[in-house]
Amino acid sequence: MSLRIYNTLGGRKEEFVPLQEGRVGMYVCGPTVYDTSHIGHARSVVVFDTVFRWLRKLGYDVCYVRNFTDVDDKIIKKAEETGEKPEYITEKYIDEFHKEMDALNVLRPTIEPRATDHIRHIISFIEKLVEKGRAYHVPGGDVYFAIDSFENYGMLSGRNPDDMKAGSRVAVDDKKRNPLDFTLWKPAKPGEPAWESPWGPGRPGWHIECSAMSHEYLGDSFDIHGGGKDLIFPHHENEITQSEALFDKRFVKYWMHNGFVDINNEKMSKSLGNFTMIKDVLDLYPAEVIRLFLLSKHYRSPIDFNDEAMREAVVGLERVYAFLDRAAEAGASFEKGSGEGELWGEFETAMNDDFNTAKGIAVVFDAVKQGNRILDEQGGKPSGDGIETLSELCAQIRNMGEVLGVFVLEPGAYFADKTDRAVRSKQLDTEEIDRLVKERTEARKNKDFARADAIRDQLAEMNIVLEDAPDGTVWKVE
RNA sequence: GGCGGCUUGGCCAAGUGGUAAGGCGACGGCCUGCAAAGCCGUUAAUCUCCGGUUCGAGUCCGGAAGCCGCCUCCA
Repeated sequence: MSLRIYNTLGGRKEEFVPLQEGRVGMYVCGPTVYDTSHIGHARSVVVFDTVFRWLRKLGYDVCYVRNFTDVDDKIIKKAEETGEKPEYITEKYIDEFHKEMDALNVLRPTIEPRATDHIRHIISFIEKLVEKGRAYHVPGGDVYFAIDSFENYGMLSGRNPDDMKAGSRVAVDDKKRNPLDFTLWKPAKPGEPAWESPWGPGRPGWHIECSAMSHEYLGDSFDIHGGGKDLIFPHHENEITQSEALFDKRFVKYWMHNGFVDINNEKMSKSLGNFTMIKDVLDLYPAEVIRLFLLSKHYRSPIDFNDEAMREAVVGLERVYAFLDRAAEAGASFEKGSGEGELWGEFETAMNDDFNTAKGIAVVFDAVKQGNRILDEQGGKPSGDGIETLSELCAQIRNMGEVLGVFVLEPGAYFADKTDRAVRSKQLDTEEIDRLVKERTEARKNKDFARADAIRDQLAEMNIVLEDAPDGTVWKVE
């Protein structure tokens, strides 16, 4: 079964046929680097990382471009507020973004271009638009794109320019021929970052960088363009307009847009003060929990970030690791399996249906259940056939995990990391805990259960939970 | 005002026209000195409502209600 993708342009699922056989060009809008990234950025990045991983799994040679917008009014404003240079600010947040995305097990794109490294290309793009009569320079002011020169303006967002004027939420600007004309080049005020151009010193508008950079790396036409739903209008609409106006060719074949992350059923907004930053979430939860959460719902739907949903992600991830651990104890190994059994087939079907990760995750749980059943039936000591089946299940889980970017740790390492994290955040005295556990073990040996239970209660007050395994007692932090 | 989306068991969440995946929870069991953890099993859905098309609709069409998003920077 072949891959089908929901295309925002047209509003339905379509079979994926790349422009060039075996190769995929994909461009995703990256962050404007003026502030710390929030969980919504993480969703977009993780979703398209998963798309990237799946396309590669299907055997495509993928050129994945994700930009950094490093010239922008918000950056300039931040520079004025902090007294720091814009370049310092952008470097700082690019660095932070990389650290957080690496932590989330996100693969680096093939190319990560920055707008400021492509000013020459942007200027030449604008010059050609002016030459073609698609853009105009207002003396002493901006260069605007003339949307009336482009017949299909509104094709992506389904908007009619006339209706929008009636809506009157568009800024009035006498210099514009049409209120919806958008800025390609903006003159710099003294002290602002500026580059020389035919229209005087200035900087590019927001939309043009993506048209110019995608053209530089992916050509006149490419396969997939992605971003958050909010970018459909005006950003992506304007990108299409500029690029198609210049090249007279279809700009992008498949447009993909991810839904938003809500916080406790409310939109993230400055006024509500509920911006949830990736670094804060990473302090609270392991990276794989965050990924599993972000992929637990279809990428186009809104997803709600809340304690209960995160708790479920924790429980789910640990269920998988607990099984992998149990299977390994019994002698199974994912290296002995092909990873391509029946369940993998179901997973493929799910992923091929517009990257249905929610369904894909359900397949993982099916594999876990099947494996646990074998272990139970065979008393934890499976036969040769049993081990073979278990190894095959583990290999398939591993395979699915490689696509989702989860279950890639050694189970022991996962649980050890969890304990470390808790010990650090609660500043526990591990020596004291170990001493009490040892004392309790002695008491149990002597059948002094009253004493043993007293110690357990004492530890419970410190949020330490004991688990008596056949080969000794382990403690965990609640 | 314009455009778009959503409404599936207590909760979260898949669902290609043929009579509803998965997870959480709850309950029961295995294990345990008792627990915890883990595992297994059981559980539960007039698929928001009203019409229509169809042999057959959660799935298609029309309408209603509620919720949400975009149209201004925004993943």
